[in-house]
Amino acid sequence: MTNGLRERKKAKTRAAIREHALRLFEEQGYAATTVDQIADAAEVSPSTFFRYFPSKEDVVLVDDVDAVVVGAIRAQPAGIAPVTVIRRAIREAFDNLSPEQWELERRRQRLVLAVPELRVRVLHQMTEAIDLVAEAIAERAGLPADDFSARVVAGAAIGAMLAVLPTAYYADGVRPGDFDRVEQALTLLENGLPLG
Amino acid sequence: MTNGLRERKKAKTRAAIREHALRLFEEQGYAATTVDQIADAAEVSPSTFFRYFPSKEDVVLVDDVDAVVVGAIRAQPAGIAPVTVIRRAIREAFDNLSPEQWELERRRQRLVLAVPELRVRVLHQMTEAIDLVAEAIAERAGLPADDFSARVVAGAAIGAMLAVLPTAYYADGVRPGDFDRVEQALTLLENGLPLG
DNA sequence: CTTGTTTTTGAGAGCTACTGTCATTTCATG
DNA sequence: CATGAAATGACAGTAGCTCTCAAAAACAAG
Repeated sequence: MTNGLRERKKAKTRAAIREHALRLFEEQGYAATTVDQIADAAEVSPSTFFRYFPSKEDVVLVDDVDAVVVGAIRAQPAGIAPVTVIRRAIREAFDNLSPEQWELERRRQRLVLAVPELRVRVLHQMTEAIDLVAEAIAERAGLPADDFSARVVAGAAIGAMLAVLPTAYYADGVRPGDFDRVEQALTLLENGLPLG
Repeated sequence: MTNGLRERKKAKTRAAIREHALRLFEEQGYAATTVDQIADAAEVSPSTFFRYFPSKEDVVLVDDVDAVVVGAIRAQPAGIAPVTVIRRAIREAFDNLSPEQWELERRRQRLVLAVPELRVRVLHQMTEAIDLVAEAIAERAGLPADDFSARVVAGAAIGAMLAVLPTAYYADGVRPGDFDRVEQALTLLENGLPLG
């Protein structure tokens, strides 16, 4: 059976490790927290930690939004400019997050932006996102999955978001997860880049 | 004095470490090569290795092009669309590389694209590049250094390049360092993204 | 050249992320 | 309850990286 005691226990252990890890990272900082400490707090052995997460970094890098965004892209009506598709899809994806998911997202984002090692990994996720988004865009337009211009559009959109992300988070009143500036950036792209 | 025996010897040691490291990486693979092996080959102690390069990764990640590109951006004549400025600046920067620099670049690129850890670090360099390019663009246009639209333009341009880079390198006859596709991508951005 | 100062180096100890093995425990099923 | 499968923990080992301290090399000045 898929839902025996085993599965539930595994999910619980996984959640416990992640929760204690996040807490310790927030309390002591990322680098200052060792895997042994996390394992202790979660009451598992260090070996078990690595059985659940391939690396210390991966505890923070979950990423369940990408798939949602891609789904939303595919669900957009036909006949809309690709950048608009991306903007709407992102908006929808984030509007559909539950409050708990929001909270988790905020904690993750804060850590990820603060810790260089994590930032670097997130960037990698972004390039994977480029691939996914490019394919979705191309498919919508009836083009081959590796279409050149689709890649350019996806890359430009994600690059633009990436460029304004830090300002979105660091800005005074803006709470993480407030994607106004991201939308502004994409709107700018939609309307054509400024000329000079 | 800036040019005593000391300086020259340091430069030589640095070059030796880098050269042996690249060679070993190419021969045995990146992960399979230990810092101790590199140190042995370069005839220095492991401690000395880390005195010259903060990490094993940094031996490959030199990056002297960014500054050149930014300089070229600043040197572009006035009254040109920002994306065009970026495209021309990149073209000029790479046209001015010496054959030896080209050779080194090609070896680096090959490694960097093949090894995930290195890829990830290169992406980080790209975000730093976004900052630099955004500032240069803003300054050219007489805008504040942290201007929002300048960031969007820089992000979109670099994102677009990033998206087509792998295809540029993996494509059949294309030798690394042949930046035709990068130029194509930027041209696409210049002319406005496809709409339907 | 000699002496004194600064810089560079090497040796070694130590921490931590991560991997692999193997015996033990925990759950599922007939 | 017995048997098979999965999860766990204890342990040992590798490698990247940091730190300290003393020896060696390069420089400046008399």
